[in-house]
Amino acid sequence: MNDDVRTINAVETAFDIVEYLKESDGAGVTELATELDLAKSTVHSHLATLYSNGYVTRDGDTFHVALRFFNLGNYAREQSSLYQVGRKKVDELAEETGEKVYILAEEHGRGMHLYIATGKRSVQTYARTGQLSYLHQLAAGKAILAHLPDERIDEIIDRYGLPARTEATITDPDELWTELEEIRERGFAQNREESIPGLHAVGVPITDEDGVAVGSLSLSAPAKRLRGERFDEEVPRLLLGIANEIEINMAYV
Amino acid sequence: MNDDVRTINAVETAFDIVEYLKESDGAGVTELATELDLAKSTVHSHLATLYSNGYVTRDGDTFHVALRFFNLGNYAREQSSLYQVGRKKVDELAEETGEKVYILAEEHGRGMHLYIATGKRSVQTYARTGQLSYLHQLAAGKAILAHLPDERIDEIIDRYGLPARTEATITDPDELWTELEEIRERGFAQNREESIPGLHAVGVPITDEDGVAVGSLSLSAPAKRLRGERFDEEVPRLLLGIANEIEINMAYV
DNA sequence: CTTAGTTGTTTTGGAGAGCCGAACGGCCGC
DNA sequence: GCGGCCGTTCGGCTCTCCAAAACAACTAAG
Repeated sequence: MNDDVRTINAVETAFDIVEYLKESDGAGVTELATELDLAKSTVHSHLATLYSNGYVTRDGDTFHVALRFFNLGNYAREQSSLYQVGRKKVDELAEETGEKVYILAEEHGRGMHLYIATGKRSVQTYARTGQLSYLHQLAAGKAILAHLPDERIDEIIDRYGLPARTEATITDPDELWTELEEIRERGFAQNREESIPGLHAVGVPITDEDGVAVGSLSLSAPAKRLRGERFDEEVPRLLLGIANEIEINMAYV
Repeated sequence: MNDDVRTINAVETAFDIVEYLKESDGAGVTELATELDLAKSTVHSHLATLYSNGYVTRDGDTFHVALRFFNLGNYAREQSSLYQVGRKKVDELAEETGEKVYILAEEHGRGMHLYIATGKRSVQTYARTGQLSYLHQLAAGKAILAHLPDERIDEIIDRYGLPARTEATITDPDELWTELEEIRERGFAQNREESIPGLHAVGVPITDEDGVAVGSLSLSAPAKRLRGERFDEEVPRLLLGIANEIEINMAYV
């Protein structure tokens, strides 16, 4: 599929509207028209279409993303073998370590938090199920990036750039490449306050039969609890073992 | 918003494609074109649009619903105050009774399983989070129907009909109306194997300040365990109490 | 190696539809 | 009652989405 095939404008507009409704927690016709630079009547027909098909709801003059999307979204998650297989393992791991453990799936060059298990000691982070993140900002994301073909890595950097989230976030492509090299060599990725101040994390890739990453497994904890040998050896070894189990199980789904 | 306003064809086609991909667990261009009665080139451009925006993925020649929808869908769920407030209560109730307890939300005349908590003794039903069901087939659904304005009930029956799921499903409008009258009087609904053979359920409405249902709370169990006084009084009283707590909490969100 | 039958992809042109702009009607608050 | 919001409606120009057919790539059969 070529990149410059003709796409359908009306469909993109419709999704732009839905995404804007999500970002703004609901909006009206006029706001949408000015923000998305469309005629009010255009927005109106789009909303009428989305409404009559059940994809948006309205509350007075503001429109919202409808639960109908949850129907589609939950289906997509349950279809994924990564979720089917990984969920149980992640629960066990969170129970065992007491920390926050999660699965990230790669899709279109970004990372989606497929499932999050919180252990007894885990801190309140703002990671949420269903969240879409940039890969370079996360241990789990870097673990994925390192196990993608080189040309895809370039593509992803080109497409999304390397936006910062904390002062420690890697924003330089060359720096990222050397980091990815290291990750390939030792087999796991680390995150040192690159996405949340005070938080460390370890991420390991989950790959298909060709060694290409389809997702990753990750554990995060306060920097003071995840350091030294536990950070560099213990937790990585634990995660690598589980990731391997997941890979094996996925092959037989 | 009038029913005969102009809707945008291309947008409806795009969603038809996505819904078909869901129903069929993935499909190719030709299959979509024949099933949806469209030209192959039309399907192709739609898929190209959806793909380049990240709403479908492809695996060889078959296209699938992408996780991107999970991002939107999970957002929609977490926005809902019914979910925010009800989740904890439902967990507690499932723990306490050992049975399966769930929250149903009403949207566009159908019921969406917002959250399901399974107790220790609960049976494996095929109810899943995110599932879209007909209201008349469920205790939770009938509880909602009974607490909607009469004209909306007529609308819903007109729009979706009363499809059967078991031999006990109510398929006659008059019968449904008398049942709804009873539910209004006693305040709760019962399901006697109307959706799954061998399964009983109790459902109570969750209403807004005007007494109109926005969702419902429900408990299901094997018919042999949910009968007699427990079915007719104990469980209904328990659910009504919790539903009331949820309503009060929702008013302050 | 050829052939027949799959796929998905690309290309055309024209009809039809989406988009815009402007006018409308309802609602609230100054 | 009047201005300034809101969403809704309508007519029409223009752009674009749709359809049909030819194309390319791949598989299976002989």
